[in-house]
Amino acid sequence: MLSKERLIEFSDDARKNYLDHISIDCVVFGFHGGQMKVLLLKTPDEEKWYLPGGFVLKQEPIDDAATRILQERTGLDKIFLQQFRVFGDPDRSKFHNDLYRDMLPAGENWFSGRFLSIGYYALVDFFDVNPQPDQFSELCAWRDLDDMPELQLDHELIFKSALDTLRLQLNYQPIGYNLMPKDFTMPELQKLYETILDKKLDRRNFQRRVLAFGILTRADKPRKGGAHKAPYLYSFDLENYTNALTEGFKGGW
Amino acid sequence: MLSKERLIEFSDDARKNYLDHISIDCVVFGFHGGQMKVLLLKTPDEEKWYLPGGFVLKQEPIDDAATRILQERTGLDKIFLQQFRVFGDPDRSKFHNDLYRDMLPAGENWFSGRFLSIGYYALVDFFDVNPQPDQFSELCAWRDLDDMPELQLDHELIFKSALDTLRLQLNYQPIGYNLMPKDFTMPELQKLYETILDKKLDRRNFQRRVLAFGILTRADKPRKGGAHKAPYLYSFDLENYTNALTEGFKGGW
DNA sequence: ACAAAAGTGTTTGATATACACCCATGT
DNA sequence: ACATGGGTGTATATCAAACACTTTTGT
Repeated sequence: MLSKERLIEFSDDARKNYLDHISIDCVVFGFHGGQMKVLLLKTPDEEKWYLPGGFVLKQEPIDDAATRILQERTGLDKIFLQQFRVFGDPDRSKFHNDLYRDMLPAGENWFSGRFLSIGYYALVDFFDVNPQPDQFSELCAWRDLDDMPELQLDHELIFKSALDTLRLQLNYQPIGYNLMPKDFTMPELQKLYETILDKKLDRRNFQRRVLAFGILTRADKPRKGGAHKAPYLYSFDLENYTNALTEGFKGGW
Repeated sequence: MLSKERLIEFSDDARKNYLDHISIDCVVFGFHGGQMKVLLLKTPDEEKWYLPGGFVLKQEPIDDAATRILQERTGLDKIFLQQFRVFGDPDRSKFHNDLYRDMLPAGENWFSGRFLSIGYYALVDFFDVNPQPDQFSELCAWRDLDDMPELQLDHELIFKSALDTLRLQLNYQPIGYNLMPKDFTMPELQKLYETILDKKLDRRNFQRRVLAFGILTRADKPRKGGAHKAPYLYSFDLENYTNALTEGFKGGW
């Protein structure tokens, strides 16, 4: 929650620069330590969590806006982003409206009234991200998919909707390039799929199938140093990968 | 194109009732005579075609807005509608802006500036539709999918995007209930699939597959009167159909 | 030497594809 | 009787699922 002064300041600024009544909310997925993670923000003091989001500059394409917003939160400049749905329930802005109603007359408060939010989901490499809080938050941090706090506004819905979309995507698109480090082992990749799907997969069948996509190249040398048999390293064949992205493939897990 | 008077009138009205800078565009698919059809509007005089669309009332959920808009164009009150993408290129509104720039100062013209458009696609029963032009058009009519006129604005893109989405949907959802009449024959249903996919399918395999979905019931009596062997009539088992809609199924054509 | 992780292969069942024959009806 | 559209069945290839054994490596 902003102070009255900050709210006035922000409102003036926003009115000049942003499209009214439009916001963007992003569900940023990362993967680390065998866990799927989501990037969240927390308000100062209170334990109120929400999704990274922002607004659209008056002359900015919406995809650019989403990219810019996530740049600010993560430091990344190449982000795999996918628009997945608009959230346009008139009640969804109730939170902001209640919050600031007594502080500033609606005419002066840029947050007053109704906001439509465009939902994006992003897949990013956990290690490349340098989480930065925004002006409304004190903390920007990864949270495990299976240890999510309650989210403000309709962000719970937006998050679930993003996850559903991601699971669906998995059926007809390659996914992983944006989530995995450059080199990775087959069990690591499998873990990613298992986490997204929340389901165990057969090691051998997984390998056969994912190799059949033709989007992986195996390195000559296996990874050293593990406590057991050295696994092979793989990396994505970017040409085939992007090809598969546009072409799509059947499938179904 | 509106006259200056109509534009002023509309602008005043719109400012009162609609969300600013947001529009909805709908791609309405119908099926008749073995042809996939799209519902289009034509401006008076000029041969300018565009998609049915409209705006969102200030307190209206966006899905309701899309439903209302299509009610006005088709007379239908139960419509299968699916939001599929937001079109938010800042240049997409250039058309309107150029059109009315000299007629009215931007401050008075509600169409001035940038519009985001939420794309919906709809599947409707051809025979139930009673096409009604809107206030900007003189004609509302079905056009064959393979005989589409050039569309205004970015409606070409919106249309293509809707068609792509529909083709994708076909892979994991039942489609047809909203497009076919209550009773239909297997060859008729096959024609629908072939039209959507723009691809010939094997008669026998199609039948086996679509029956395996378990969403069809065969009537006892075949249709009479045809010039050849009487085909069986089928209808959708609504319970299983809606079930499959939410559950989804694998597939791939 | 053994436990734990990772590599690889085979068998079986299901599903997709391709294809051919029979039946009903109007002319 | 025949042309046309429509119903049905079967053989084959392809793919998914289930499952077991061997290799490597650190302790």
